[in-house]
Amino acid sequence: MCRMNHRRSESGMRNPIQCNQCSMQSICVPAGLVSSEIDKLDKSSREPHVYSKRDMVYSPDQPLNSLFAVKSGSVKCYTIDSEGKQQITSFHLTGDIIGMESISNGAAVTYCEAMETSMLCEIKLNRLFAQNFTGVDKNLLRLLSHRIGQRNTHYLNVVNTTAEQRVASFIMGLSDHLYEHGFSRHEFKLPMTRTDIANYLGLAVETVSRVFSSLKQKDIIDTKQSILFIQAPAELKQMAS
Amino acid sequence: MCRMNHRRSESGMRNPIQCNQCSMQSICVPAGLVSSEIDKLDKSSREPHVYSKRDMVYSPDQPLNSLFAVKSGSVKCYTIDSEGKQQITSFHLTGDIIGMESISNGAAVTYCEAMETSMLCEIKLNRLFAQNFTGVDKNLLRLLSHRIGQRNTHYLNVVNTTAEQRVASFIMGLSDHLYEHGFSRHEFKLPMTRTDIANYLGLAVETVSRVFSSLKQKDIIDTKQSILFIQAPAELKQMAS
DNA sequence: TAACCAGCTTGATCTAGATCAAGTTTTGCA
DNA sequence: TGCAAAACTTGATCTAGATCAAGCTGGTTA
Repeated sequence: MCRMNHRRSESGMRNPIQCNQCSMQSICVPAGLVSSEIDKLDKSSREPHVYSKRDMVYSPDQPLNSLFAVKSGSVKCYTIDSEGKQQITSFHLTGDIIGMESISNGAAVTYCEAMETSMLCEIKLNRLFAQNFTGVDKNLLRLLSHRIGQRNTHYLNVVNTTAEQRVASFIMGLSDHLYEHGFSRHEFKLPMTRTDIANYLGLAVETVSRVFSSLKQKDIIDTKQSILFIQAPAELKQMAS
Repeated sequence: MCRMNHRRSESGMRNPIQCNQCSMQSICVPAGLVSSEIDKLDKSSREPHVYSKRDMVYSPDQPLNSLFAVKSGSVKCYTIDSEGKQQITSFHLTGDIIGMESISNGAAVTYCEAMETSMLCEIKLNRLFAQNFTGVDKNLLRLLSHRIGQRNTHYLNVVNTTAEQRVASFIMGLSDHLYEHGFSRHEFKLPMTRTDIANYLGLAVETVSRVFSSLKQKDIIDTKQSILFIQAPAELKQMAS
């Protein structure tokens, strides 16, 4: 059966857990803090906020001096151009830290919207800076550096690649991320629509749909509603390269 | 006449200047340091190294715990995929800080190659961390955050845009950057080949060449050897949007 | 239990830009 | 200063994926 439920996130949903029991401790900003320091984080940093599908976490130009940790669920970040056209810049699932690009000017630069019921922890930056926590800055720096690398990787996946490569690489990326956070590698829910995937990858919806159909016909993947099954991971990885 | 020569870079070429007289002081990592702290930076951090055209600044997997400040000249960063195909991820001109994506794992992730004779200052990270300079970390954080935003902007310029938009936006980007660093906004040398521009923008060389020709015919730009003249900045900006 | 609607799929056609081909210009070097 | 290689341009043709069109599916509300 489907093993996609994450034990700690589930328990968190019913009874919010503290940072020192959080499954994201190793990757979240307070990593490197000792237990006593974690207790000093204020309430708003410790307790996750619940967002319903289509709720906005933040919008462009809104003053923002926080990061957000996605404890469960998923969000999409996007811009809207002068003609009103949406362009998705990133998707974020459980375990992601978001809002890093707004540190430089203290204001959000994209919209960030929940794609399903999600829990996010707000991490207030001034609080972290003020307390001069040992190890925080360096950890934060590594986090931002890693994000730059991720942005480059996504760019490489979209420039000079075929539609099939983009979709294969997108699925592999999700699979890897979910596996790293304790979920099943080969069976998971796609929280975003085909339209969103297409937009994110710079393709038309119809093209994404055709690639999915083609991958299904080759028995590389299968879908049932929004659940995706990876049946031939090796072949998919090969396509993604 | 062409005003593309940068006063301080030129003087630096003949007689390397110290950080406290450097034109990049306001944006470089040591910004926020007082004069006495700057003096503590070791020699290798203060004196620029000269690279000739095609010299490699760093290569993938090479241990790297430094950033580099481009004091003059220009470099390109690229990856090489399994089939040996090069993909340029970024160009960097005078005033740029490079190597931020390697902080997260202490090793370079791309090739970085000088496109012309260039001067780069190495900024050793452990030195900065060890001395616990006030303000450095926060400044560095802002720098990385800004770079994430730049990567997003470049992505937005390449996904779902026409060849003409990409090229116009690319030229405007160069123009803005150069202007911010004291060069002419409407007349400058293109340090990269058409092939490199095409690769960076996800286009074929022929397409880039055709767009340049078309822009020239419309009297929006002109070129003479590798010098580019922007004749109708407003129209170019309009195209880029 | 229908019927609505967003999301998805499949087919037919069209087009921006890739690829192929053949010059021309510029650059670097002996 | 002259010649070879690299860079650039222009034209002809081809194609991956966009666009247009129409039908399908499943989840939600009354």
